[in-house]
Amino acid sequence: MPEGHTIHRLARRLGETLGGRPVSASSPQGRFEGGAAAIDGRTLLRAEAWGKYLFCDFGTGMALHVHLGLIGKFRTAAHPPEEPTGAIRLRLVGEGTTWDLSGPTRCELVPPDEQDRIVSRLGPDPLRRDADPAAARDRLARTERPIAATLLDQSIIAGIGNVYRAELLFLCGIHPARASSAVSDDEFDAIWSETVRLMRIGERSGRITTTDPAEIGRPRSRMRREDRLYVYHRDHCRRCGTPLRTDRIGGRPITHCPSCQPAGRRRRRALSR
DNA sequence: CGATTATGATTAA
DNA sequence: TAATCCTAATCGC
Repeated sequence: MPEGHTIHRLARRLGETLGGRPVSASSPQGRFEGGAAAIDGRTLLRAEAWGKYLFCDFGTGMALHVHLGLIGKFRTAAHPPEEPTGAIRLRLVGEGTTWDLSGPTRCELVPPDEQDRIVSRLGPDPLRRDADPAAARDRLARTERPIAATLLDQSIIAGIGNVYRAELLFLCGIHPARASSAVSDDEFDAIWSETVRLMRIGERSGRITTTDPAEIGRPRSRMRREDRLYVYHRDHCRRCGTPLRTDRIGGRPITHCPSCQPAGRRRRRALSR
């Protein structure tokens, strides 16, 4: 689940369900007992996402920092709470909602300067209102690394993950191995605006949907799972039927359509007389 | 029931 | 690039 939209949605829902009233915190699994004790009985003042990083302010001077990594989950559980079945690192119990955190790659209390340090290493976050893509555009222009690798680099753009990068490059018709410097400004602007549009849809719905409802023939809310994506985990192109190809770029697999995303610069439109 | 897989990122080599 | 961490659902036998 966890690309940037998941973390922003989580921050919003934590605030909605826990904010304003004291929260009970515990670590049923036992690996965050000290941290949970420091939060226990405090009130959540603010939950905020920066890319895939979550920070919760309980007014203790130390922020709760959570990073879900690949397999982490932070989800609501039965309320009133029941004995956990699995490994729950942190349980937060509010008046009407219980949240269970499992499998995070980070769950820790950090001082303000450490939070600043983490945030300062991130590029603009397409889900933040104040995000300025100019710095990301400039950095792309100065590197020969494949565009598929730079899109996963959180210090360039914060929040894109392996599903969105594959879908974005498909939608923009860009081959994943193209040098970042060979992505035109217009193409970058298209990538950025599509990222904002799609991640907002993901934040609201809680799942990644990149396909066009008109193309699928039913509203986004009623699409079947297999109709929600263009290329990720698929083997034939939804648009042209060409067999998709999967390569390893930036250390992770990415799938593209050789026909809709030709290598090299985008083909010029054929000249007509 | 063991193996595999997963929308991530850091550290070591 | 590879190894490592974290957990649970799913798949094959």
